[in-house]
Amino acid sequence: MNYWLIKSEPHTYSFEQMKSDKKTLWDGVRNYQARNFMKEMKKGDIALFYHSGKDRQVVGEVEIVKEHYQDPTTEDSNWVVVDVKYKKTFENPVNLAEIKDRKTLSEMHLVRNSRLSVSAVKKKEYDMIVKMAES
DNA sequence: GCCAACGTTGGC
DNA sequence: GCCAACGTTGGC
Repeated sequence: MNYWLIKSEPHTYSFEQMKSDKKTLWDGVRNYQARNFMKEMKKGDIALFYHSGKDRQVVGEVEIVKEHYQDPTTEDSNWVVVDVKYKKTFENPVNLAEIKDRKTLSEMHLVRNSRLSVSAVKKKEYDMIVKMAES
């Protein structure tokens, strides 16, 4: 099983919205690196849900429930979506400053390339973030 | 609100 | 194929 991080501007699509929708298709990704990560996602994988903009924190988790398929919002076959399902809201969201403070997390795409909207997360990074969210 | 980082476009 | 110009994202 692999771990991922997906990013959303809360004014565009918030985690609260994700929770009330229960399930959604992750559309609108128009970046090849992000797209390639989406193509690697497998059913049952977990993704951290990050709020960019004013929030700047990891607020919870979603699960990949359907692997990539053509993005229905465009005719261009370059772009794909996956289906994600609401999984869990963190008791203590993990903010970007805390992430940057941790040496273990300093190699994360989130830290290295803040503009990448979908990225891979290593198991040790995922475990640490979950631990921070629970403490 | 500013600006750095990154991606894309288009002229040569 | 290079690179300048421009647009967008997102942290601060």
